[in-house]
Amino acid sequence: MISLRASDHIPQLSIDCVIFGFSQNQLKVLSPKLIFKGDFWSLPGGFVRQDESIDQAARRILEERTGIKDIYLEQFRVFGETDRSNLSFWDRLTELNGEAFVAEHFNRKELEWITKRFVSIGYYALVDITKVIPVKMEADASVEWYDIQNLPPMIMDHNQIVAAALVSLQQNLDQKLIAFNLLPETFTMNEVQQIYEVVLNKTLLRSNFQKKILDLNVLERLEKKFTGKANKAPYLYRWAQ
Amino acid sequence: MISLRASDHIPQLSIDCVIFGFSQNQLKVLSPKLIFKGDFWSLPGGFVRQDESIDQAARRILEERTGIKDIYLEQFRVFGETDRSNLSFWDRLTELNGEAFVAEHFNRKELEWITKRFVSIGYYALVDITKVIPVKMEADASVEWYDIQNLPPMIMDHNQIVAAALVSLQQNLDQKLIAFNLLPETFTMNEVQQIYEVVLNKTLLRSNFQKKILDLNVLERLEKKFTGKANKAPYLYRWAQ
DNA sequence: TCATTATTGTATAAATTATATACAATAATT
DNA sequence: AATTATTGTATATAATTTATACAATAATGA
Repeated sequence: MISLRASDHIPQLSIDCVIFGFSQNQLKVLSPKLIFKGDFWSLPGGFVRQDESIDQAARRILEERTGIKDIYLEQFRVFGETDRSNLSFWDRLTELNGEAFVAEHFNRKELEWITKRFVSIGYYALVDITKVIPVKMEADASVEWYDIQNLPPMIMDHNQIVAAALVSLQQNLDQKLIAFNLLPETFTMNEVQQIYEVVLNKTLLRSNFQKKILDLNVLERLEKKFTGKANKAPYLYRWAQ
Repeated sequence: MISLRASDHIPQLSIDCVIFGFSQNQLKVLSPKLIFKGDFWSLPGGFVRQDESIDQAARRILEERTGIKDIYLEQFRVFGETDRSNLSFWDRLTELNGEAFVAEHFNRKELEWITKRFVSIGYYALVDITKVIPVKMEADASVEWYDIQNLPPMIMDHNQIVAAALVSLQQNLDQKLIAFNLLPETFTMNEVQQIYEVVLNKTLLRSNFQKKILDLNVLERLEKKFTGKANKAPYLYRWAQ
């Protein structure tokens, strides 16, 4: 029997998290896939307990999924269309896996609770991908990073939620100086620029970018990074607030 | 008996609307006051019916309060702290008006529904204040415009919600070109500048402001406005999209 | 050892945008 | 017809953004 954790939660209200990571010059999104037949990908999500705030709920969900406690988190939009229920998802799941299978694995009352219309609060998180060890939940076959340009088809409106999160990230990137949350403790200027370029989807002039970031006075310059390459080694930097 | 319209709505989810208007060189916010003893001001709000989207719910609430159908609307934040309930408001109301009075005017089941913890979606609206005829609901003693700098103390966290709405408005004003929603069909450049100044809380140079707005190419210049004053008459403009 | 190469850090020039100042045009009023 | 307050626009100055240039560096290999 798989628990959906329905009791003692606010009904018809959910949280969906777009967890952004950065590696190999690509923006990545974490997405679990269910064990059942049918290739069901989704966003990490959950419900709000009566005794926790919505921000706490988002942090709990993120910690469950990534093992990281202090995560950069931003609430970016609520999704509240009338047809936002996962009823059609459950129908498809039942169709592919059999009614007996579903009846065997899920509590009927919880199924009723979870197939109602849900209003979902969208959060996005920025994580240092090297620190994340993706955690599979009870019903997950896998939890993997996908290029944002190459996401699998997800259930409900989850692909649209990712698109909206990206727009919000683009708007906040410069103003809130949050790019550094996607990087390890120390990093090179080139890595920062790569994030800006992949998030904003445009190339930037290296010389001007470096000047702009340094002029912000938010980074501390450390020792040079050994690259082994036949050229000048770049400095390492650290967020200095 | 006063209806709280609880049934057939999503439980523990509410909508609060910050309705902005502009007059006498001041940014105004619409706030109803309850008929009961105790000076209870609040934001116009309501609940989400099972058969309407959250945006539709916000529009319904706005139309109920202002009589206007096509309103500029922006969802800006969700308020979801654990202690967000109006239990203390009801306690105070009962204290001041008597238990018998409350028992007489409110259905016990509805009271139970409405005093739970609520997660509230904050919307702000921009209206042409001259078009609004504020509508009193069943339990309202008044519905009036208050200077945003001089708001009455409101129930729960409603004053904070207004503050958050203003921050969001400030961020969006230039980017989304929404100031014109606060003005009548036709307006002078000076009126636009007054809105910018009062929203951004800083003075702007008239000459540069006029150039900037005209260079956007979003306004149509109409005839001159008769002012009767002993100086050059300003042009009237209209949003030209 | 010392050109060669790719990349980094920074300086400077050019273009664009923002801010400040100036001034003629206008619609009453005296 | 001179005066006044305000409007519309032009121009000068300052600041910022964008483009280009170049020396410094860390290997590589003749």
